[in-house]
Amino acid sequence: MQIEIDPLSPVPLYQQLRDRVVEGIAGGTLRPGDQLAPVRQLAARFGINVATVSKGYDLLRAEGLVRSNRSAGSVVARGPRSATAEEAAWSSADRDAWAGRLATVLAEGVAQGEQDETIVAAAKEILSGFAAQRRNGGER
Amino acid sequence: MQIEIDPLSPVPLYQQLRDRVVEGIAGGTLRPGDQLAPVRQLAARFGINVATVSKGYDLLRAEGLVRSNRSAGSVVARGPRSATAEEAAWSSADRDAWAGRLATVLAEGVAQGEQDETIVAAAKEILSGFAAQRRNGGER
Amino acid sequence: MQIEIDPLSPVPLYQQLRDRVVEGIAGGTLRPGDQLAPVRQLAARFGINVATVSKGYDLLRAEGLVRSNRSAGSVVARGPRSATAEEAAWSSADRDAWAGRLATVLAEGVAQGEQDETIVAAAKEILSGFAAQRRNGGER
Amino acid sequence: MQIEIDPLSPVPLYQQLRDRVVEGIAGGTLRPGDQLAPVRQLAARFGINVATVSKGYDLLRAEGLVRSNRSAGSVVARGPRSATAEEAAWSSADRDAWAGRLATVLAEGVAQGEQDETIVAAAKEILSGFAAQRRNGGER
DNA sequence: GTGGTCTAGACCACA
DNA sequence: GTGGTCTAGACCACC
Repeated sequence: MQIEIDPLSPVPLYQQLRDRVVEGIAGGTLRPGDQLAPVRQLAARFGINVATVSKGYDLLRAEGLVRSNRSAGSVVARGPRSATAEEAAWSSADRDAWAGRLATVLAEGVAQGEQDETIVAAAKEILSGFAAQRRNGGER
Repeated sequence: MQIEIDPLSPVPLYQQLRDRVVEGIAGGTLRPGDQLAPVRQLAARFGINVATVSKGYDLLRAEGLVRSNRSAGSVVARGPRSATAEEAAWSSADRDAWAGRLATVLAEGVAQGEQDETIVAAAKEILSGFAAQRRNGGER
Repeated sequence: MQIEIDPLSPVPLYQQLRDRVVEGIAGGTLRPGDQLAPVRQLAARFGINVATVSKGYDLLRAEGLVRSNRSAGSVVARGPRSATAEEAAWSSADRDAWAGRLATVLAEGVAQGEQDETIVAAAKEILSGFAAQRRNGGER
Repeated sequence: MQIEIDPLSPVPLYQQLRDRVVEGIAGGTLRPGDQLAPVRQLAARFGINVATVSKGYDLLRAEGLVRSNRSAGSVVARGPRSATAEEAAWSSADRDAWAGRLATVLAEGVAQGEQDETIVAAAKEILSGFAAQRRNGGER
């Protein structure tokens, strides 16, 4: 998968990395079982420090999206459909926090004068973009 | 309007302040032309520094949501429907950046296993919450 | 509070720090609202790196036991009795993981020939030790 | 006995193996005198390296739970009740270390808001689970 | 070769 | 002055 990070962004590098991986999982570029690039390799590619990449992976691990194995590298642990009833993917607190973040982003659109329908349409478009990617085997 | 900020949140105070004002505008608690509380008063109410409040207002000004006059203090410049006529609300770059933030939040939900329909429903619920507030005259 | 860490232990330093703080919270030495020592100060006291202390605080933050504030330091967020029904302190997955760790430790005692009653007694003693500390105002 | 190990767990494989054997002894699946599976066989079954299995057995030997004879392979040396008569089961240092680990786990429960009674109940339930297994001849 | 841990710095953001 | 971010290294544990 081809991901980019922006060293000039105010968003921390490890956070950007985490965001890109999350998007990759949502879009099916990264599927459960897929290997993530080794921390060193990723660090070299982006010209950033290993520890920074590692911290990004830490986040993903904490979210349950990735699992790491000292010898076999890191693999994607979860995907768009792997959440079942038995293994509650999200704690309710985490889901609430997510809903709060969503509300803040949506409020921004509303405040800027976007119509509700336009916003919903934008969200649907993004989601169907992810879905289309998944159907195409994760190709961009 | 009654807003709350959490000094222990990882989100910077000025950012929280900005977020709450944005939500106030989206929900109609704050309408175009309304005065924002003077920085000193707000700083006193929250027990935080004037500079922090000021920085939050700066953000809102940069986003075009608030306008400051020497004499009249800060007033809300834009509202849920004012974009259509008054002025070009967003630069396309700003809109794109917003869409990117939205995509990141949505991707998180997808990656955690939420169904697309569930996510759209959550978004609609949030938006209709704002709309209901506006109809009620911004009362919570 | 007086805590010690052992640089020769196989347990990572940041993990030891986290364990000691958890025990401090259980024993009431650290109560909700109490300030934790600044990372730099703790690092200097133990002769370890700031990043290491920081990682320990990261863990505690992830567990919801501590909250940090850039300017005002880190404070204890939760205590032996602050878990109420509304704010589900633990996700069920976290609780299950904890029960698993408990089972492993108990199995060890059983395998080494300790009687069940002896083990339960040991556990009760530890717990009442914590409770006694809390009653004594967290004094050791 | 049927044991499972998870290659993606943060817990080292040899440690998992050791934990499972300890639990097997506690639950009576493995009784004093029983043979442990040969390292090669176990390694093949799990698809892991012989050295890894060997390291797990080393731990058990160091804890006095397993004894290795040149000819007879590794046999379980101790069981839930063999401590009383046969030999001094634990050095007091080992027992203290174990109590420390137990205290850390219990502290975590307390800090997360579990009631002492709930914790004791959980421990009793785990212990009686082991006892029940032993009565059933170690069958799961 | 993989990730995990740790050091000794530095600079920045926040309040 | 607080924590957050990041670097450039090093060594270790695991497999």
